[in-house]
Amino acid sequence: MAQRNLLQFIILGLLHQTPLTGYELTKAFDSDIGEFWSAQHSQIYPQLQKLETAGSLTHTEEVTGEKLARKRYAITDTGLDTLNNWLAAPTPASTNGKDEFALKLYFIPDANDARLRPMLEAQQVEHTAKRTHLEHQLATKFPDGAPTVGLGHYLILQHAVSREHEYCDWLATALTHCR
Amino acid sequence: MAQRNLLQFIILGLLHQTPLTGYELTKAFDSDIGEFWSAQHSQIYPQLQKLETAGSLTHTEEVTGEKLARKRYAITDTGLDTLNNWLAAPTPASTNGKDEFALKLYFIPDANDARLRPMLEAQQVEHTAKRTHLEHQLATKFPDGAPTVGLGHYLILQHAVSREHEYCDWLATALTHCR
DNA sequence: CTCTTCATGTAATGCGTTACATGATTTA
DNA sequence: TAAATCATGTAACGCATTACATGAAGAG
Repeated sequence: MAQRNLLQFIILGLLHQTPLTGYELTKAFDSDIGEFWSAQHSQIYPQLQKLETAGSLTHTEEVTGEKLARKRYAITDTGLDTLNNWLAAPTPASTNGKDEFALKLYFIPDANDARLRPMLEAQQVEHTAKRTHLEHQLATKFPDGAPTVGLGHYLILQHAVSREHEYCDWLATALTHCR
Repeated sequence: MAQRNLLQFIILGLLHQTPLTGYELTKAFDSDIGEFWSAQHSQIYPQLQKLETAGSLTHTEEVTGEKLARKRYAITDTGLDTLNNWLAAPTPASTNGKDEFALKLYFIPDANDARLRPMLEAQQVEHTAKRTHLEHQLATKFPDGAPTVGLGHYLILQHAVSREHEYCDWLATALTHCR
């Protein structure tokens, strides 16, 4: 299978909600969807140009103050087709799940190795912090539980929470196996 | 932070257990650690050469039959140092967690969208199958529960199982929110 | 007036996948 | 004798990160 270039679909998906500038798109990867994808501006700006060349986007110039111009991109009908085709296509099982810490554990074969416990405890601190942070986000963004519009946002956050929950539980189990 | 090249450490870790050929290393990524990392032979063979040039590995030639020669690689003291330094270093929080399906859900904002249910059900089939497969692996490879030697192998499998468990639960929750 | 944020690009480099390429050995 | 597996490499290409580069606008 060829490389997928999923970034283009994410950009189209975000622009389908509302037109955005490259700068705003970049920020989007630091908030909501940052839990399940990341991208830098150096990747986003060229991709925007490619999508516009392909006819999936158009942009309008906005001037702030005296000189500063920014480009606000909007999705076209062609772009919407591309987006919908991706959404309708079967999702291949992710080949990913790369986890550096899990690997490290694998390479310390002896349960009595003195390095194990401090490693696990350090991870526990990090993942517990991340988990509480995500739980707080979920509670403040969705105080009334699952919404009808914006369900995906809710589900993605809930998924992130329970992913961290699982990781913490796993670390706790692992700790019971080493001295 | 520079690129990490984790593959080198995985190779060193595997060779620390026992000397292996490039072919055998490649297969290792399809079994145990395949749950948390993947690599093709086109990446492994060059990396073996680099590691040998760096003095982390040595190889001996073995001849099978008449002509077929294979290279069996073993870790050196230098290589062992590299491995231990990696194991001792703090593990940076994974920036990953790329999940195409979670993204798709995010981009279907309406909980009543007719596409939601079949998408979720398709994923449920896949992840349930994967989960039962992993549970079976865990049960057959470790019928007596957690071992003292080879704990990492046990933990990595258990982690994979509970990861799939979480994913299935999440999908089930998501299904309760759409008609 | 300085620092932070807004705003947009390009260049260099590395990681990872797919495809290309070859040949030996074993098994059915 | 044909197919599957063993066995080792290189080449092309795309994705992603880091660094380089520039400048305007707002806040303190």
